[in-house]
Amino acid sequence: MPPDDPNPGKPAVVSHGPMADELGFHLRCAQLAAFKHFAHAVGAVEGITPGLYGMLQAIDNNPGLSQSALAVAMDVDRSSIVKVVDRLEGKGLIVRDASPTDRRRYRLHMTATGARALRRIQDAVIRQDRVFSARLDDTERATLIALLTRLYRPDSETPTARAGIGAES
Amino acid sequence: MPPDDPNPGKPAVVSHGPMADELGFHLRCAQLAAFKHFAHAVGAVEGITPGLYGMLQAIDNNPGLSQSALAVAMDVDRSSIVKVVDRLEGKGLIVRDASPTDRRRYRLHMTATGARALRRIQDAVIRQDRVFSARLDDTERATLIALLTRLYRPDSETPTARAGIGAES
DNA sequence: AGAAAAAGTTTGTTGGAGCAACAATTGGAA
DNA sequence: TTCCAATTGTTGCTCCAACAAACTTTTTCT
Repeated sequence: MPPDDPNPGKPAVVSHGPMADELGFHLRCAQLAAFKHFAHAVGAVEGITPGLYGMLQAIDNNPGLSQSALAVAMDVDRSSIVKVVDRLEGKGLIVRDASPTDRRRYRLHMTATGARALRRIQDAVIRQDRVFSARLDDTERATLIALLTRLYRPDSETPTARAGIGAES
Repeated sequence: MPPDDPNPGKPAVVSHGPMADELGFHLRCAQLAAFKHFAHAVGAVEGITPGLYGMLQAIDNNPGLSQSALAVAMDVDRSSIVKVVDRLEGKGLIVRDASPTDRRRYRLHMTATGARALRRIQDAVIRQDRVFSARLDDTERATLIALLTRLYRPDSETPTARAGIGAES
């Protein structure tokens, strides 16, 4: 116990003051908790991160995607994609398929084992997601998703479809 | 335009498939957007990150905090705190005050300029936070904060007070 | 044909976050 | 008291993610 603690009975913990009214603060805390939960429940088993999982989903739902398009979709630099694709390809989850019409381009595809792994991981993620949000009933959960979506997606056309990255190319 | 694109008219963008129903995904997207918004609106001006801002608030709201307590509160390693405190002290925002009763410990305090800077930054953050959540009315905003809070804080005693880090020391 | 742009890659840098080890100091147990 | 364990701050190291710049090859535009 700290000798300088003026109130030994109180929690002696950081009060976050005016940040309690800032949405960004709670967003940060919740996302941090979600990340930890993910890492513990899925990452420890499958050796994957939310980012990698998102990339796998992007490739699976958009076969033949180019690395640049994936970079735009994931909102990271092209050069950052290389290592990721290397890793996923090294694990045998995806393949770099040479485009027959554009010899610069690779078409990213899932392998059979990759598709199987993704299905397995996805089940784990969905299960983990439900555990993480267990304190919310279905209505609250849907409300939360809707509100979050309106935060980061200016146009809320289809509630459950594409995301807010435009790579019409 | 990619020669392999089967539908040149459509957005040709990543559909995120089943992730649309995962709360963690939307949490991640929203937090990423909030971080970027923060960096653009506040970080570019004050040269600060949400994490640094949180530390400043923690020190300001808990004067005399030790570095270890700050580390626990911020949920990072003690060694990571050193560089941060170095930076904040180098900027003249805080000071390492030697504890008179425990010669190992430093008591972190805001300087006058630090307190002034924090007030200025806080105003910018609050303004930025309102802009970021402009698509939500007050009720929706409060609902969102309440739902987020229940995600990462198991015990929801006071709705607007301390946060979920326990450092009873 | 020649310039401009795009796709993928390499290299280097930055920054954050963690772990292990350390000196100084404090607290408790024998 | 003496000695051992725990705590505090610190340094050094590693790892990893992300960006920027430069470069090669290829395609597209003029």
